Amino acid sequence: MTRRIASVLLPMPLPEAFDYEEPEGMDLQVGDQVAAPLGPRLLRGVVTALRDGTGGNRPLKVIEGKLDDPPLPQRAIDFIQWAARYSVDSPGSPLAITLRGARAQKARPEKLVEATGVQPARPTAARTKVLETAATQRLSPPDLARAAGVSSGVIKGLVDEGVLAVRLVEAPVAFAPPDLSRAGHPLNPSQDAAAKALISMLGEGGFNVALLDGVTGSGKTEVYLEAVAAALAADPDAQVLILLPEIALTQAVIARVAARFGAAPAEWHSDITPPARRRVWEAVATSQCRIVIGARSALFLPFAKLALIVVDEEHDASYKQEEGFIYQARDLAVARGKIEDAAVVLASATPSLESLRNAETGRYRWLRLTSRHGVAVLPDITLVDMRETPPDAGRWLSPPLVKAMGETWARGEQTLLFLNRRGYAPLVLCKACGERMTSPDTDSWLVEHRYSGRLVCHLTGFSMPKPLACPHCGAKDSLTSIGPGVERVEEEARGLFPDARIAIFSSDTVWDAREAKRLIQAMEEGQIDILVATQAAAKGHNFPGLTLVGVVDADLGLRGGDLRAAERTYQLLAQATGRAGRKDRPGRAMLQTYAPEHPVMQALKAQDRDAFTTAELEEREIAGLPPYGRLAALIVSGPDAVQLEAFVEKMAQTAPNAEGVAVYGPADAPLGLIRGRRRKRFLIRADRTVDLSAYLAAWRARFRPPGMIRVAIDVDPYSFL
DNA sequence: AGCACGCCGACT
DNA sequence: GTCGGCGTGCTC
Repeated sequence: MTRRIASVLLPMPLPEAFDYEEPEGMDLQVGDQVAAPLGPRLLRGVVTALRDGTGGNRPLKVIEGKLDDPPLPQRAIDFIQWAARYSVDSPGSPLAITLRGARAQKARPEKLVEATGVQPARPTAARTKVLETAATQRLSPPDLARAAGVSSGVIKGLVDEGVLAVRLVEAPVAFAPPDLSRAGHPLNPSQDAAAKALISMLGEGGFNVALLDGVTGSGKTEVYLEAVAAALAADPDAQVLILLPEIALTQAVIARVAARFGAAPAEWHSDITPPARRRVWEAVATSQCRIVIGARSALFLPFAKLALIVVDEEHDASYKQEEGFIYQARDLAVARGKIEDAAVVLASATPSLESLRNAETGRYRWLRLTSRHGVAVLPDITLVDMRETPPDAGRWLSPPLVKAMGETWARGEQTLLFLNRRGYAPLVLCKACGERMTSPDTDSWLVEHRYSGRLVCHLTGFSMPKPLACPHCGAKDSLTSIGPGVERVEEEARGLFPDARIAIFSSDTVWDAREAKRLIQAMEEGQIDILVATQAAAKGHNFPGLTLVGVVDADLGLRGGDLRAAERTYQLLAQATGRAGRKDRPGRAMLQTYAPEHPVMQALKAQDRDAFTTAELEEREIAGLPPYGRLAALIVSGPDAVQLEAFVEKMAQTAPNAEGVAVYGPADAPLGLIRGRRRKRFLIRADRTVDLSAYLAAWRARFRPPGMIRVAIDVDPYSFL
């Protein structure tokens, strides 16, 4: 009698799938979820391969049981393995992300009341009302009592008499199907052409990528929703995934999808409840859900038949997952599209240079939306040279910007002051001894927050009350706030315009979706004159009365000098200035800068994205940087500086020599100390043709980090911290 | 990731 | 003399 060996992938950072013996008669299939013993524990795992044979030299453990959960589709397994190899991580890490939904607690069965047909012995008015209500709807006992306007005692009496019965009913898994007969939003000619191109791409079938490249306000969402409609109409089982960079945007897009298709889509992000998570997971795996809107982790859902992936705001840095399993969701979306044989649409007003390059070379179809929707025109952009017209000492708003704010307010229009810096001041120092307040175990500055009266480390979350005396030299009242944050700019604006209605929008003041919605609504309805905001408000919203955007420190992102500094600054500022004048009134944007000659500022002023892109791509090409070359970072950390230094030197010596690969470092990581751990960094640059993941895997195989030393591999790093 | 095994400080 | 601290290493 032949026995079979099952390879079971476990949701843990193990190097590979483990082999188990299949019990007799279990009849496993690839993708099945099983309970497998590992050491003393029993774990959920997924069968990735089956073959005939027995353990051989050492006997295999036997699979404990097959779980009564939907199996993972082969393509989901392929994707997990591809992603792990690409990110140079264990396949168990992406599997853990995939299985989060399967492991979540199911919704408890609901108690519903139904009539049994037995007539009540004494039909009182209350009892008749209950029976009438129960005949039309199936409700829980308390809901039925409420709906019929009777006390719970009436229901109980009828149940005891056998007139009503309470049944336990499983909550439904299926999502309401989209209504594909509905007409879409009317499109302008530019939108219509792009929508037709997407629909034709979908018509060809198979893997294709399009870059939907449209200025802010050009109506990209309506265009890709037509592609969603076409994909769903083409095949009754087809599923669509819409990825969004953050939860704040999901509610708005969910509402638009619900309006377009007459049914709410499934929602997926880190904040949904376990039963909702479980329901989406199961519905996606069993073809009971056709549209999913989610954050980056939705990419790991077990779609039964994925036909289209939309990545909205594809340039957004929050698509990069920086902790645990490190990945770039935009890139993985393209990979998943390839594995699923599905279409991919990347949408942005300010596409990433990677995507623009792929569009230029023809790997992606390039669909440009040039005109703004309706009558809105792009804002007039001016650069305020802070060297020529500086603010007063201790102030951050220059005279030209203040003047413009006054004019805007006088006209009853709105101003958005944009500063991508939370809190009151980014640095607190002692004017007696020069001591800078830093976070314990981390050498980053503590940021002063006046709302909470605390000093906060934005890296670790550490916070403390602002001390009255310098902790270093003991001088009293010597701690000075250096530089501006949104709170300080708000304070300055209040001083300048005491009668204006001023509000602040940052992740510290607006920390849940409801508060964000309230503030956005107040802004939309014109109840705010001046809104001071971090990047939380830079994207996605439409404020009809907003005609002036002031960028307090346009140079902010350019400092620190990492690879994508110019690109990110351009994207952020283009999004921020794009907020102005979206309705019928012309808007203007003013950028305060000490470097008006910088190519980023010049391109913004001229509203010439192509000029910026061309210049930036040229520089990247000369340096062999992405998108022309590939980058990876190795972050090595440990508590002991001497031991770390020695190990990092050893690592440098074991780096394999390979054609087209250069290893730089080890260098101190820019934040050399985080949570008491010293950090060193290698940067690896490779030609496009090099299999960088394979190179990194080969290198990693050559060393073993001793003791508390950890090595993190970041392929295609975004943060250079 | 757990969980057990294994060597050095404050307790009955 | 032990109980337990968490550093280290294994799990098919």
